[in-house]
Order: sequence, then structure tokens, then C-alpha cells
Amino acid sequence: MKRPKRPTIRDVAEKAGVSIATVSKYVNGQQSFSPAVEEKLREAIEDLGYSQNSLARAMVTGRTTAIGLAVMDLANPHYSNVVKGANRVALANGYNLFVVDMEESIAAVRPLLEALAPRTDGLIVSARIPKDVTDWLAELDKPVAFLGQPERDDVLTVGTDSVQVAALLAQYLVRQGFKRFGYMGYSRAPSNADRIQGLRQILEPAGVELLIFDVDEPTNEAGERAAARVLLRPDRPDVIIGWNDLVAIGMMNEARSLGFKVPFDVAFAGIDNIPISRYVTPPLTTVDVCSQATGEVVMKKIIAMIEEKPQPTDLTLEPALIIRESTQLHFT
Amino acid sequence: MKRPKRPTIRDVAEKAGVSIATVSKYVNGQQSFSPAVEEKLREAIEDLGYSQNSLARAMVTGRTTAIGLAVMDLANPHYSNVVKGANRVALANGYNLFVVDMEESIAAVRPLLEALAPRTDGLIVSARIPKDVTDWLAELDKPVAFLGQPERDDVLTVGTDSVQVAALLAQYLVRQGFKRFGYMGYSRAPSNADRIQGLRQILEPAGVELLIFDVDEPTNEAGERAAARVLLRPDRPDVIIGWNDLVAIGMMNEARSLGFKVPFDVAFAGIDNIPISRYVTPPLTTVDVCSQATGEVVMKKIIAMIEEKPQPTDLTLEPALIIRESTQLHFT
DNA sequence: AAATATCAGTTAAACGTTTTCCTTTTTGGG
DNA sequence: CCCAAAAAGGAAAACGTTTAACTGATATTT
Repeated sequence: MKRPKRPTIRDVAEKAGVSIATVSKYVNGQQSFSPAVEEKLREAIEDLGYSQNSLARAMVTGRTTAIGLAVMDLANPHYSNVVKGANRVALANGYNLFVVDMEESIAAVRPLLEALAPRTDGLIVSARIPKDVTDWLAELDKPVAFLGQPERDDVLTVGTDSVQVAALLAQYLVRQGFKRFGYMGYSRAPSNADRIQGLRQILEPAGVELLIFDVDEPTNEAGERAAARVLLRPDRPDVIIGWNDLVAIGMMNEARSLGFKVPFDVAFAGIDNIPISRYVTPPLTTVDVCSQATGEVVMKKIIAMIEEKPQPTDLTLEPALIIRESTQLHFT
Repeated sequence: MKRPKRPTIRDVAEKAGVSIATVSKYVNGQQSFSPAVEEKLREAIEDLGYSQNSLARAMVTGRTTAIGLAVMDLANPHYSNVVKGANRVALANGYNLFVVDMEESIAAVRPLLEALAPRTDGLIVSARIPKDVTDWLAELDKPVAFLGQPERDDVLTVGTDSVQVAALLAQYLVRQGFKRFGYMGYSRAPSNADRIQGLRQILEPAGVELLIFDVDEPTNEAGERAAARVLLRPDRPDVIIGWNDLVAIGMMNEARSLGFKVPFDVAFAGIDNIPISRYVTPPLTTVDVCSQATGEVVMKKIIAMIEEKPQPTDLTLEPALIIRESTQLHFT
């Protein structure tokens, strides 16, 4: 395979008969030029098909006009939406967004970030990552933000409050009259504990039972596989909350193929409000965690940090209950 | 905000009392070292928290060990799956995958690719892009591959054959006894024409009608919005094929809220076989276009090109019909 | 018309690495 | 012990840009 070696600024300079500094200024539009020179440059660039090597440019300026986003799992629509939100804001502000998928593997994140860091002006990381990586990030000369449950004050974290999210859902479900709660959590996620705390906070005072289960992966399939464990118990819950919408949808599907009537025999609720939740049967009750807004906010903040502008006033993200038929026993 | 400026190879060299060349060789493991020097280097690197600037490295070596993937829309699960497949193969071969989302906007792709190109050893682009961009890509000194309908021989393109995909579906539906076909296409996509061709290829000989409609966006919502147009016609089709699963699901949902019984009053089929299609009601008949395998294959090929190895033998991607209840009138 | 400001363009250093040649030191065989 | 060969380490050029400082030439002000 031939590699034609793309033209450099030097080639353009030579062809146009000027210095490389002139070419640089021309392509960056930093000065006015005599018509003669301008024409020659235009032509040389056109002929050679020259385009800037942004790597070299980044080396000397220290700016890349790119931002990196490391996300847990792109196949999860929640994250896709975060990415969409972030991407739009980035593009609107003249930045490019590079996304990497860490495949739910916290361990492998460090090399990914090491590769991403020098290529970007700022980093967004969508997980609570190990301390050594956080430390390394802190020593970087770049703004960094995290996605998820805000917890520490010294790092910027954008997301909804997991305790609040869970409590919101529990509150509504208690009011609906459910008596035996099941929670199919994902214990490998750090915020799982917060979710449980939020549930207990409401359920204990109300004197309502909570059974806790665990799924090995936050996916449809895993929810489906895990559902039988909880559905076939003698003390089967009358409502089951999934770690996220995907898990809830998987469980709901399995419940129906086991012959349960949803929501009458058993009700389901999820968390995230992914787009598809409206389209399953019955439509899934869930909590909107502002996926897209999360992406937008975090991107706005990181751009403000990069450009050393004042931080946008703290846009808080309020989770919102989305009530659909998967938890409604009587149609009003 | 303070920017501590990350340490360079020079700082390490100075602290360890050796030359920068030695440091470079050490971090790349290219030579053996006396215990004394080795220890000093280890310590200096540890203390300073040094890590290679891969930008600078890439500049001189010309290699980045990264691959870029520009995708039409990450919110579409089909593309998420392509990304997943590609990412796994990339990681397994020691490459990083950087994903950019072009937001369904073919126009904006050029600047995106210009930013991505110098940062990567190879590029994968998931759309038929304008000729000037293709030309520019061709002049690049990098392997490039396309995702989608293979069409030209001079560029590497991986994907299923759109004509075949559509024909496969039509064939099955005709055999099921459907008589009036609707197709809700997405005319902004180049392969829309191929899909129509595939449908006609089967339907015309069979003497079956085909009504063609168009959706303005390949999403659930757009499918939902567009559904009424076709459902409320006097000559309503008895089966409607969506541009993709998302559109089909949207239409199916709208049909049900308009009071139609699916599949008895009207049946639906999609294309892509996105994971969620199993979970909607009724489960959606579709054509599997090997989303994940597409990502894997294209990544394998591009890595082979980068490393100038022989191309893996042409792994063809055979679309597969996935029959579910959304098109089954009698339960056997 | 002289003095000064503006404009167009150049020179050369710098960004943080890798790598090719060197030079120096160490090792081992006789 | 001597010498050659191998090992360990260094000097400097190169990668493709930007940019500060500079040089002449042209335009503007008085």
C-alpha cells in the first residue's frame, strides 16, 4: 500500500514562494496579504490539497480544540444521550468531542485516558474511577469533570443525586399502595449503595418491606436472566425497581413470559428514562435523570474551565418522576 | 485556575541525572540499564508523575496507535453496536478507538475528519459522504474504510447489501400472505434507493402493491409522527416496513394508540435487529444486519491495512431474517 | 517633507518526543 | 592483563507547526 505522505506547510511555502510563517498566518487568517501572495497561497494549498496537521499545531499552541469523553458503555442509551448532549454543546462552541468506550471495565480506563489526555483540552469521565487514576488526572494540566453522583467538592461532578432519585421513586410507589418492594441493583456500581439508601429512607418509615437482589450486568439480558430469582419466590414483591430501565425492561419481559400480568401481578419501574421506555408494553414508569442535560451541563462547565471564563451558575439537575402504566393498577 | 504543566521527559532526565535519550529508551523499554540508572529513572518518573506525551511521540514516529470512527448517530443502537464491535477488536490489538458523532449531518463531517485524521492511524466513516471529502480522504496517508452498502471497488466498505436485506424481508412477507405493502423509508440516506429496489424486485413479480412513504429522521419519534399518514389512508397497507427498527417501533406504537391491533389489522417489520426489538410488544420482525460483526470486521481490516499485513479473507456479512410476532397472523 | 505609524513578510526558537550515530564503559576470553 | 566485543548512555537532528521579534516598505500625520 502506498502512503503518499501528506503535504506540509513547507511544501506550500516553497510552491508559493513565501516563508512558512506566512503560510501559517494565512491558514490561520491572522494578517492581511497582498493580492499576489494571497492568490499564490490559495492556489498552492488547493493544488497540494494541504490541510493543517493539528497534532503539530497542538504541540506548539498547547490547545487542541478537542474534548475527550470516556463513557462506561455506549450501548446503554443513557450514555448515548449524555454523549449527544455533550456533543452538541461542544460543536456549538467550536470543539470536537472524542468519545471512548470503557466497556464497563474500570480497570482498563487508565491507558485510555493516557491516550486521550494529550489529544484534548479537557476530559470528562463517566464513572467513579480508582484513586490512582483520579490522582493522575489531578496532576494533569487539564480541566477534568466527572459524570455521576456528585460527592466531593474538590472535583467537578455533574449528575443527579442517586439518593434523591431512588427516594422519589419509592415515595410514589408507596403512595400507589405497593407493599412489598424488590430492588434489582447493580452492586458493581458505586451509586448502588446510594440508591438503596434512598429507598430505605422512604420505605423504612412507611413500614414497607424491601428485598434486594443483584444483577451481574446493567443490561436487558441480565435483567431477564435475573428476573426468575425474584419472581418465583413465595414472598414475591408486588413491585420491582430495576437498576436502570434496561434491567427493568428485561425483567418485565421475563415476567410476562412467565405468565404474570404486568402491572397487576407484579409492577415494574426503572431509572434513567431512556427513550425506548415509552415504547415497551406496558410503558415503563421511571425517573428521568436528565441524560442529555447532564451532557450539556458538563460540557458547558468544562469549556468554561478551559477558556478560564466564569463558571456558569450552578445548573442543578433535578430528577423527575415519569409515571407510566407499568405501575398503575387502576386506570383513572 | 492553576495549570501545573505536566512534567516532560526533560524534567525526568534532569532529576535522574541522565540524558533525555536514556529516558526515552527506558520508557519504551528499548534497552537494558544499569541497576543504578534504572532505579533513579523509576523514582524520578514516579515522583514527577511523568507520563509520555503521545502527541509528541506521534509527531516523530508517525504512529498514534489510535483509530478514528465517525458515526452517523450514536443514539441509534445500530451504530452503538457497530462501535462496540469495533472497540473490542481495537482494544484487543492494542489500539484505542476514538468515536465522533456526526449528528446525521453529512455537511459537517469534513472538519470532524480533519481533526480526527492526524490523531489516528486509520479512519472509519459510517456514511456515504460527499465526493470532495472522499477525495480528501484518498489523499491522506492513512487507511480509510467505510461502513455501509459496499459499492465501489477502490474503497473498502463493510456492511450488508441493502438490496438483499430488503428482498429478504419482502420475500418472507409475501410468503406470509401480505397483499398491500407500505414502506416508510428515509430518503436522505443513500441506501434508501437500494432498499426500494430490493423490495420491488420481489413485490413486482408477485403482483403485490407497494406504497412508499418517507420519514424525516430515522427515529422512534419520527416514525410515530409519520404513522398516521399511512395508517389512515383508505387503502391502508396490511404490512408496513420501517426504514429501521426505530421507525418501525414508533409506527407500531402509534398504530396501537390509534386502536389498530398489531399484527392483525396491520403488521410491522423493521431492519437492523437492534437489541430492544425483542422487547417491544409485539416483538418486532426484522432483518439482522450484523451490527456488531460489521464493527469487528471493519476494524480487523483497517488494522491489517495499518500494519500492512495481508487482508483477512473477505468475511462477508450475511443479513438474516429475524421472525417475531409483529408479522405473524396465526400462531402455529 | 520629515517623522512616525502601519503593513507585509521573514527569521529562528520552541513544543516534547524518537532515533541514528557516536562515545564511553564494562565484560569476558585468551 | 590486554584487547576486542558488547553494553550503556549521550548528542543532535527531526517531526510540522506557531509566534515573538525583527526588517523594509508603504502610508499617514503634522
